[in-house]
Amino acid sequence: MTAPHPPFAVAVDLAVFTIRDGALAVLLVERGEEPFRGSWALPGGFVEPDEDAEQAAWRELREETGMARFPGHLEQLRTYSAPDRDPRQRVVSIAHVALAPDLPEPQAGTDAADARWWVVDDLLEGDDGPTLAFDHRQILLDARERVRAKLEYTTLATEFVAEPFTLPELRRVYAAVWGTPPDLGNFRRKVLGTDGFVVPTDVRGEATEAGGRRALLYRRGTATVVSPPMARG
Amino acid sequence: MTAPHPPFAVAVDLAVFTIRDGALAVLLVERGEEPFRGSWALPGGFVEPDEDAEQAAWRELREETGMARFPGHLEQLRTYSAPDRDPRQRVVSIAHVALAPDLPEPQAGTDAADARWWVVDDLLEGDDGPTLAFDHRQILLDARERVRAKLEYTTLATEFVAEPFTLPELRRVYAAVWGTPPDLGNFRRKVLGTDGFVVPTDVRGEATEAGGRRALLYRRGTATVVSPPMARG
DNA sequence: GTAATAGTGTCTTTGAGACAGTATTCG
DNA sequence: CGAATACTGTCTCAAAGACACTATTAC
Repeated sequence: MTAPHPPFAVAVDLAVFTIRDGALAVLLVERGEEPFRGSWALPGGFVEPDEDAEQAAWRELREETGMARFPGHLEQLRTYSAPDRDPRQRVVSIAHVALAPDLPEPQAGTDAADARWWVVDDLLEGDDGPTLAFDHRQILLDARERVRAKLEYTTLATEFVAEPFTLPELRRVYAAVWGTPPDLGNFRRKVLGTDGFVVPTDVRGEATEAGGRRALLYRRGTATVVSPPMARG
Repeated sequence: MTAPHPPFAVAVDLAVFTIRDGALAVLLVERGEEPFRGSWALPGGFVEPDEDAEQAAWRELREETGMARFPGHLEQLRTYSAPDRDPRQRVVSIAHVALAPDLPEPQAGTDAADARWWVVDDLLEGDDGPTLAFDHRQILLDARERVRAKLEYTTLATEFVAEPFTLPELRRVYAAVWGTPPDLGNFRRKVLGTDGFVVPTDVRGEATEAGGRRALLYRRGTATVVSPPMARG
């Protein structure tokens, strides 16, 4: 505690998830500067002197998504601190996870050459996706696992849909995140049987082009935990 | 990313838990320096230039417990970054949780006036305990909740006992952490029914002074998750 | 009508909750 | 032997898994 301590830079990085076309997608920016110029990376930036990490993350989130009021959920993931994770200097990054309903196409920020949504499985499973900058592949892996796990025992899935929403929409969130849809009947039993998970309206949704029964619309309830958890396929 | 970024100090803090006399206990040090001289605090220190946070935490752990080979478990908890959490300068702390079987009385380190184990509930529930330095009360609250939660769905309880151990010993871990013992029969059914939670030896433990049947000894298994989770009372 | 989607009901199985009963070891 | 502790068995109930069935809408 007494020794001189070397200067560190402290950054936040963000894994911002949404559901697009039935798949879990994440926001990446193409770096316009060295190092890793031209590579894709998680959005992020340095923490300012008068803000904490969460404030910095919210600020970056608004800047990167171009939304004055980001409509979703944000939480800290973990901190990455390998000495060589940034070739310029010592940077520790406090990574965060954010969830949002389908957002408009992002605008490239000041430091970014481009910004777009990527299907997470394309980045992490196949060899199709680009190599991510820094240790962002690892952060993304950890972030995806956090989201998968939290869908089991929290009501966080509702943060992926805009209100009001239907139960089939909500079920498609689980299908996208887990890779396989939960059983229809059991899913409804669990969601409707968990007090405060969703609250029904008396309105039905729009008809789809293919026809079929119109689903009832719901809003988010006040519950945050699901106990016992919903089982992952 | 381009702007100059102010210097931060990066520290690690540790909530080191053990079970002593049937209660969850945590290691605190009495600060020998300003700020908070004379207050009790979680052990910790600054991250060195060539190590990551986990290495720094292991190093501090060995220094603070005086053990060359710390026998327990260590994991990152979360990072605390309020701008005013340290009155001297901007310090972000990457907090960690460590679990260990009953350890010898600690030695006060170089920066500490004293070091000892405290019963966690005395610190957090009553008004008896001392006020902790910095935001360490909040860190301790978060750390306890992490441990409580992880006993439900992992085999982490075995890190609180030295091998070989008996099932009644292991059950007392749950009793201490949760405040109430799980039902005897159901606890055994769950532990023995979870493949790889514990592996039996063919040896029985010592007799207690009061007499009674001698319990079979077990070792840790390779399993890490308990599914479905063990329910908290 | 058919196709498509939303929603309900029910049988089976798993496993937790509660708690009574048996076994072993001490004095 | 009685007290204390370790261990086993069993009945009940809650809830997940699987899957068949009914309802509503577009064409």
